[in-house]
Parts: sequence; structure tokens; C-alpha cells
Amino acid sequence: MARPRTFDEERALDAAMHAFWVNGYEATSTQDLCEATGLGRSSIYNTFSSKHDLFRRALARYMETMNAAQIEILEDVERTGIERVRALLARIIEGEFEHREDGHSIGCLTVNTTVELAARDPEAAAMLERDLATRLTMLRTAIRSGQRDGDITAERDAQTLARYVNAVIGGMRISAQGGADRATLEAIADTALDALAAR
Amino acid sequence: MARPRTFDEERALDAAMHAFWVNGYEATSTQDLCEATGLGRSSIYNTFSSKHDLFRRALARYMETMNAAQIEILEDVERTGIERVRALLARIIEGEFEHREDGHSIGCLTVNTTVELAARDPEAAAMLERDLATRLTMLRTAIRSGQRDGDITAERDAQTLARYVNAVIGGMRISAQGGADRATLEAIADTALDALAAR
DNA sequence: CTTGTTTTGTACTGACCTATCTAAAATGAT
DNA sequence: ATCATTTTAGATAGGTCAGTACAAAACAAG
Repeated sequence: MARPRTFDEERALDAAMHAFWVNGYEATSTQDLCEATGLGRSSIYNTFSSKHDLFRRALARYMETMNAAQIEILEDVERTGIERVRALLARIIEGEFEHREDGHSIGCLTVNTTVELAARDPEAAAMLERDLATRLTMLRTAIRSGQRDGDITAERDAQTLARYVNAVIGGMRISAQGGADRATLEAIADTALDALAAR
Repeated sequence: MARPRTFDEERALDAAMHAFWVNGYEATSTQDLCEATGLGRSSIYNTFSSKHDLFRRALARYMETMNAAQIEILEDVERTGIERVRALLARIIEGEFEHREDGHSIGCLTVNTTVELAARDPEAAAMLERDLATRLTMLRTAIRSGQRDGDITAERDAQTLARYVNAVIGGMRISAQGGADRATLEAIADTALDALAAR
């Protein structure tokens, strides 16, 4: 019994997420967010109560969609453990070339947020910590599966290997943002997998 | 035949560099820079003509000091190739624990700048590109030395391995900023070296 | 001690920042 | 059609931003 919204909240959230993803938190003004979402200031502040709140929701949404895509790869029972990790790295390279702006990779919002905000925004830090934990769990599962099958080395425990793969992913994203081309990223991924292979 | 400066330009530059390093470019205001350096606005604008210019000089200084320290490790003829790379990774871990603020690692200014500015600041991007090239050259040299001695795998070319090590370093710095402790970083480094080892 | 030059502190400028306020517009329920 | 409620647009507020203007202070050279 009141005026209905003329916009889709999730579409607006996606647009805001993209804006933060491309330019970072500080460099994205509320004016930028209005233009990115197509909403007026009132609508934004009415729906998401502040810039910081909107960022939190955008980050949460990014984590959800990203992890949903990665869990499918890492729990794919059709593949062996190491093949799942290889597929994950391939997916990440693909993502770096899907999400570009002016010929540059925009990287990964969680990595970008770790760099920009983790030290001075406890809420963002807590979200990143939880997200890291779930990603490590997914990785550990795939890695343990590979260790059981014998194609991933059993000389290091799954948690260590998971943290290593996670770090390599972060490094690949930085490399992509630094201008690395596809062949370079693929070579990094291939080399990184050498450390996982059973020998 | 005029009033002399009462401050040391290089000390001021170091202080500014540290401020940018901790908080990033956008989140460091000119007021912050005054407080960090102890200079007044006039002195800052008189010496460094703008915030952006000061940032450029701070970044250049960071790159110089960082690369000077790393070249010593990577060209240490007392060590084999792989030991040099191992020493480099150990040095980087050490650095992550030397440079902290409120219990958080402040990471690496070049990585932070790649994330925050590379896409929209062509000058910073050019500096980062040159810096990457010199770091890859240093790494390649050490890696080639290890390949000649037989302790680094010859199955991948030195350039690929250099890019891999560089990516791992970036990933370790992200991990550190994300809260990884020393043992975790050391385990990542050890695992990463498995991909370099001749087998 | 005067003159010329540079540095320095402080006040200021105009733009942009996040966020709010106000009132008109829109719509479902009665 | 009227009412209650919400969304929306636009103006506004108060603060902070990078950068400048200006005059006082500090010093070296003569």
C-alpha cells in the first residue's frame, strides 16, 4: 500500500560491486555509485544506509558468487584432485580476462580489499577472514582427494598446500593487474602445479 | 644567500613513503603527509610540487631501496641459485614482520600500488612496469645460475620460473596482509620452492 | 646592517565529499 | 476518490580535499 520501487535491488548491488571492484573503496564516490547504479542519492541511501554498508553488501555478494563458481570446480567428482586445482587456476585466468576495464585487469575484489582496507576496516577484515577460511576449506578438500588418489604429493599436508595454492592465486591476480598476458599467467599456473604433483 | 631548509628532504621522503605505504594513495591526505613528515604545507608543496609528485618520488625511493636489498641476495656468489631464491623469500617474510602497523602487515608498496593505481595512473603503471622488468632480470640471473649448477629444474625456462617466483612473492604479501603468520608464510615459501627444485 | 632570496606558517579558495532534509510523485488499500 | 505510505528528485549542510596566496621570518652575501 505504498509506492513500489522502480529498480531491482540486486542489479543495483551488482553495479555498485563493479564500481568498487574497478576503482576501490576510497576512489569510488557516492556520485559514482549513483551513476553506476542509475539510482538517485535518495534511493541509494534509502536502500543501503551508507556507502560503507553498500560496500559491505557488495563485497559479500562478490564472495558468494565467486565461491559458488569455485566450489563447483573444486567439488567436481568427475575430476581428480589435481585436475580440479588446475581447472580452478584456469578459471581464474579466464576471469582475469573477462573482467577488464580499459585493457587492464581489475583483479579480484577480495584481494583488492585486503590491500586497501584490511588494516583499517575491522568489518572488512572479518569478512575477508571468513572468506579465506571457506576458500581454504574448499581447496583442502580437493587437495586431500588428490592425495588419496596419489596425484598430489603427500609430502606436505593439505592445509599447507591449500595456503600455497591460495597464495599463488593471489600472486596471479597481482600479475594480471600488473599487465601479464594470458600465456604468462598460464605458465605461472603450470609451474605452480609442479609443487603439488606427486613425484 | 637565502634562508636554508630546516628539514632533510630524504627523511621527509621516507616519512611520506611510509604514510603512502600504510594507507595507500587515496586515503593519505596532504594533511596526513604534513603530520607524517613534520613539515608545513608550504614546505611540502615547495619541495615536492604536488601530492601526486610526492607519491611518485616515494614510490621510486621504495623501489630503489627494495631492489638494492634484493639484488644483494640474488647476486650473492657464495650461494647456489636455489639458495638465493630461498634467501630472497626468507627476506621477504622478514620484511613483512618488520613493517607492521597495529599488528597488521602493511605489505609491499609496489603490490599495493599495482592494486590501487595501476589501472588509472599511467605514470605509476609505467614505473611499476619498469620495476617488474628489473626484478625479473635479477630473478632470471639467479635462476639461470641455479639451472647451470643443476639445483633448479631446467624443464622450464628461466623467464617462466622468474615470473612464477615473482607471482609467489606477490601472493605471500597478500597472504601476510590477510593475516598469515610466520609459519604459514614459511610453509608457502617452502612449497613454492618445490616447483623450482630439479628432480 | 642592509639587501636579496628562500623558507615557513597561516589563512584562504573552490571543488568535492558523505549524508540529510524537504517536498513532490506514485501507488495500493479502503 | 481519498488516505497512508513509500520512493524519488533536488537542494542543502557541514566537512574535508588538494592546492595557492601572502606576509613574516630566517639567513647569506655585500
